[in-house]
Amino acid sequence: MTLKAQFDHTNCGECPIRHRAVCAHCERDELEELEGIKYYRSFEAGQTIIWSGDPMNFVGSVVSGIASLTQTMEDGRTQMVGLLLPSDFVGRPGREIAPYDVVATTDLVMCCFRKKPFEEMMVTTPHIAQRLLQMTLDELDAAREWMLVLGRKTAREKIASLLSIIARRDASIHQSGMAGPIVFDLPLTREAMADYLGLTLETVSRQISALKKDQVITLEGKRHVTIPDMGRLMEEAGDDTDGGFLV
Amino acid sequence: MTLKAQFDHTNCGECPIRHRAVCAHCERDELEELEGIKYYRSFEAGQTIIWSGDPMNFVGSVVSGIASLTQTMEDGRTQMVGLLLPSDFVGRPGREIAPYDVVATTDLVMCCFRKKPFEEMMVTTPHIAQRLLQMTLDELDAAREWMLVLGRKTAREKIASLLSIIARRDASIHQSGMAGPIVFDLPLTREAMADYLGLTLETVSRQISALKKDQVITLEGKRHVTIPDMGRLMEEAGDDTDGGFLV
DNA sequence: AGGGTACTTTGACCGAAATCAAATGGAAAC
DNA sequence: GTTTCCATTTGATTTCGGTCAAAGTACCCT
Repeated sequence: MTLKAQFDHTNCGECPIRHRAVCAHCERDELEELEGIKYYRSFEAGQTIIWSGDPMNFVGSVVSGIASLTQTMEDGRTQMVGLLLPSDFVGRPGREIAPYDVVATTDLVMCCFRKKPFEEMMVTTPHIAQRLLQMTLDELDAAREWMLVLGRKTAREKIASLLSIIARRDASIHQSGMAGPIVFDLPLTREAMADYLGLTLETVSRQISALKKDQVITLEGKRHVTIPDMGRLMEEAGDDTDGGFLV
Repeated sequence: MTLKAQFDHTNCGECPIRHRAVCAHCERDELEELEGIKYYRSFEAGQTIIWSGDPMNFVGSVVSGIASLTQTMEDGRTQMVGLLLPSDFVGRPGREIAPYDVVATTDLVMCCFRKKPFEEMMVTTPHIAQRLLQMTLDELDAAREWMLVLGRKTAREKIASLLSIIARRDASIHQSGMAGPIVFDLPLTREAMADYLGLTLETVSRQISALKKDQVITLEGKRHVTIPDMGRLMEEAGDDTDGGFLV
């Protein structure tokens, strides 16, 4: 996941690269240059943006909506390996071929740069590489945190971990602290949750029902979730209650 | 894992950062500067180099031996989240606290830089950041590949995947192609393999016995492995035979 | 050589999650 | 309004890997 790589977009537009270029160290020309080569693309829910093995000729970041990175085995088993939220970066400079599918989980808008000029920019503008390094290190931490979830947690803990990540992301946007109940809409189907957690969709459904029965969460409809006690949820996830979990 | 981030060390010493600084783009002063602040540390097998939560005041790379990155839950469940081989980088600029344990799996020598001067170098020497970005992106790919292993593969496939990674690393060092049998010593105990694969050590042992019985591998002693047919092993791992697997 | 220790193998049994199957619910389409 | 389609829930059964327990093996150390 990439959730730590988030920015305040309120005053600098929607692109994390540009944001940092404006606000931190860079001169105006660099901004202009990036401005000149950026463009927007929209995708519908379910649409595959990039197929594994295809050439990748752009990089970019999510403006709105959710995308997922997915790996698929020949026999159809699939594992989601990343969840891309607004401001998260997609693509990698110096790599021609996409190593996994990128799929729009919801309707999606991306801000893109053609790869070639972006790579040239990276050489001439050190801060872009440094910024990208920070973001990539955050993603690496998140991926490793998720390896613990996949490798060692029970189905119930996995569900609680996922809910806690989504809740936290929402909490950081909507509320200041994490006291009081947290309310959000699940942006994923049961199947997508299963693909993320390395479970079947039936197990996901059963564990959500169990958490509901045990009053760890409340559901209105299938997607609208209330977390009355975030600390309780994190206990269920097997995490330290004190916020050690990297989102 | 970090196996893709490997270098040819034959003519430039043992440190990947320095290697690139010398051979690719940089001036002599930069090399001198890095030379001046580097130092070596040795560790015995089993020794914990860095504890999760501790302050990290250095970065470095593995010179010889194997280290592992490990996460542990309060109840003792542990998951290895990375395997560090010679030339792999440890630590992250811009991060004070270690997010996981770093443990010497075998006797180990590391080449270290104090973090502060290294970070200063990163600002003044763009190529270091760019090099580090490439390495980190490779590690991220490897971590995501491993998420598929942890989330969706069977115990047998997991073992085959691990053997195939180790075999391939060794093959790349000892032989040019991957035709003919591959021979190597397992650098991990059954328990360490289990921690890497999200299994118990008993299951690891049983699956190794099964692969032996089915003649996918041959064992002499507990650790010395022969792979008569690498393609067969990769089929068992559930990977494309054509080398799609990121090491 | 003997004895200790740590690593590994093997067996018996159990349980959590997968699989197979059917029912329910909810929203869009007719 | 009701039909259709999908997402979801729930149930019955199976299976893979975990757990508990007991040997077996190799290496080290006097």
